[in-house]
Amino acid sequence: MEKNHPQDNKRAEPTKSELEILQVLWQVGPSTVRTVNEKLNEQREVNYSSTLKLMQIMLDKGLLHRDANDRSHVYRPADHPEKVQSQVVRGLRDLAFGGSTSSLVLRALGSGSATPEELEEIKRLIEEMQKKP
Amino acid sequence: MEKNHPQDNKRAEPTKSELEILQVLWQVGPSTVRTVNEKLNEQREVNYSSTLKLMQIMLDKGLLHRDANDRSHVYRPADHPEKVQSQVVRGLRDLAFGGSTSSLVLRALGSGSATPEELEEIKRLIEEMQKKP
DNA sequence: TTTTTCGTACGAAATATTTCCTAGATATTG
DNA sequence: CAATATCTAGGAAATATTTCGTACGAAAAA
Repeated sequence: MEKNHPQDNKRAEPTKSELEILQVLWQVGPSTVRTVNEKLNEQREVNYSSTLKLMQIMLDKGLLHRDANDRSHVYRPADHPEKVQSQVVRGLRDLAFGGSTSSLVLRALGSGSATPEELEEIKRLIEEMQKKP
Repeated sequence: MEKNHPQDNKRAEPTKSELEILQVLWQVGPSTVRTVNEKLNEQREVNYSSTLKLMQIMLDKGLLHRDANDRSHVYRPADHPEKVQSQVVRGLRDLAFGGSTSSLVLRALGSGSATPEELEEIKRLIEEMQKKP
């Protein structure tokens, strides 16, 4: 079997922990391990070296890039949220919804928690898509 | 830490392989291990005893129920797709979309592959939800 | 300068998940 | 009946993922 190389364009899906870290970086922008770890610790207890290790692995997989700062390293996501989120949502669609986008969406909306504004926004997008097919 | 007991009401999220099996059972209805395994093998190669083991584990976790047939066992999902799908979609929402249902939905729709009919159906649901909040 | 602090690297343990081998029971076929 | 096929059960190997301990270097503080 072929191993993925760091610069491979087709990247494997991020694991759960990796997605956690990506979310932090998307939200707060390029950060050091320390910053990311502190954010994670607002949610649950994680050891600094666990976060470090994970981010090194992600660097190796090509999920993150990094720049040398003064003493430490600054990491940033290799891809935009759009790309990764599309990837994982497709994964879930195929895995749990028989490939049907609409049943996934219906289920997501059915799970409540979408505000009126969000519903309006989604409706607008749908109408957009219906205009130009 | 507490271990989950078979009859626990709060079940852990199914793993990827477990979701594959649930999908088969939802689609074709209660089935034997053999039937499920044959379905899986339409997609990828899986050994019979791997499928058996997995379904036994799922039984133990309470994800499946089973009835003794003639010689073999007939397995069925413990929960309806609605429940499990809602659970996993919430999981992904929190894990990769910062808890935002709308960005998940927008991303799902943006990934194309929703037919005009599906779009119409989704729009109808949204209008339903908007009528009675 | 000595000590403390903060950072990286990396091995390896701990855990979770997936896969398959083998034994034994029971039915089915020749 | 003997050989073959079909099941279940369970152990255990293989893999994937997550977590952490420890070494070591460089900057900052005492």
